[in-house]
Parts: sequence; structure tokens; C-alpha cells
Amino acid sequence: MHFQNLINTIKERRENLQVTQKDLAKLSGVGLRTLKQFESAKGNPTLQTIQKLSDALGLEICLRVKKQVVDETS
Amino acid sequence: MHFQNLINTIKERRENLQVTQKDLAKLSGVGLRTLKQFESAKGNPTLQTIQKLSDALGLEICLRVKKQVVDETS
DNA sequence: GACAAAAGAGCTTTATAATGCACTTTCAAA
DNA sequence: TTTGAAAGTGCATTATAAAGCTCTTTTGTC
Repeated sequence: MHFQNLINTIKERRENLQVTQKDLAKLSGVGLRTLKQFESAKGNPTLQTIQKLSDALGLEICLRVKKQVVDETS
Repeated sequence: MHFQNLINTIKERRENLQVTQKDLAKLSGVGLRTLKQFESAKGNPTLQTIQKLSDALGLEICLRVKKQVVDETS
């Protein structure tokens, strides 16, 4: 999951739950400016910021072994 | 997955692959100091740092809906 | 079109992440 | 037990994330 996917996942989750940026900022404890920044794909958020947003949205971060991309052309 | 779990996952993955911190730093493009910092649970890494380390280790970040914790006492 | 609410952007300050260097500690193999 | 490699720490510098304030733009809704 690349950067833009993470952003989209969080943004879509927020929209599905019908929460405004302002509300999510309040709920998560992340500054509104930071959230706007994040959702418009500027910058490089810290893990803490992502965790706070995820928590507030009922999401969780995970790490898993990437599927191998097998080259079948050779 | 909380902070410490992320750290452990990355650290264990590195150890399983028998890669030293120094090598992983080189491979991932993350500064050695930063990696040491991260593995000893100091600070608050940026998403970019986590992505670089994950990539180098064949891991990927994902976000998923948290399982509901249902209160059955009431 | 008029209006309001939500989203996004410019600017600034403050806090802190990333980094390198040098030093210390840990730990396994000889 | 030495000793060498790996891991961890203190310190300083530079870059930048977080945040608030204000203003602009977008997006409905009437």
C-alpha cells in the first residue's frame, strides 16, 4: 500500500462515516491544518499522526509480507 | 497494530533475513542513526521512513477496519 | 446567481525527525 | 578472556512536520 493509497483509504473512510475534516481533527487530536495537509497529499506525516487518525476512524495499521512479483517472461 | 508491534515486526523481519542494521540502512536509504533510533523505540518516525524500511524488507503497510470490541457484560 | 459549509492554501512559529560523528555497551566466536 | 562486529547513546546541525491564523476555492442547496 503506497502513500496515495493510505491517504485515499483514510479519506474515504472519513467520508463514508460522514465526518468532516474539522470533526475528525477534533476527534483524533490531530491539528486541522495537519489533516488538510495530509488529505491533499502534501508532506510526510509521522506515524503518530497516522495512528491518531486511524484510531479515530476505527482503522488499524498493519505490516505484512509483500506478495512476490514473479517474472514469467524468461 | 501499535507502535511497538510495528517496531518488532520490522526488527524481527530484519533479523530473520539476517541483515544488519548497517546493511538495512544502506539498502533502504534510511540513515543508520534513524534506524537505530527506530528499533530502540525512540521517537516518532515519518511514514516515508517506515515505507523505505518496509520496502527494503519486502513488507508492506496496510490499513484495515479494526475488529469491533463488543462489550458483552451489559 | 446567492449563500453557507467544507476543503484547501499561504505564511509563520515551534517542536522534533533525520542525520552524521564519536563513543559505549552487548554479545558471540575464537 | 580477548576481541571484533553489531547494537545502542550523546551531542549538534539541518530539514521539515505540526500547528494556528487567515484567506481563497470548491461544492452543494436553495
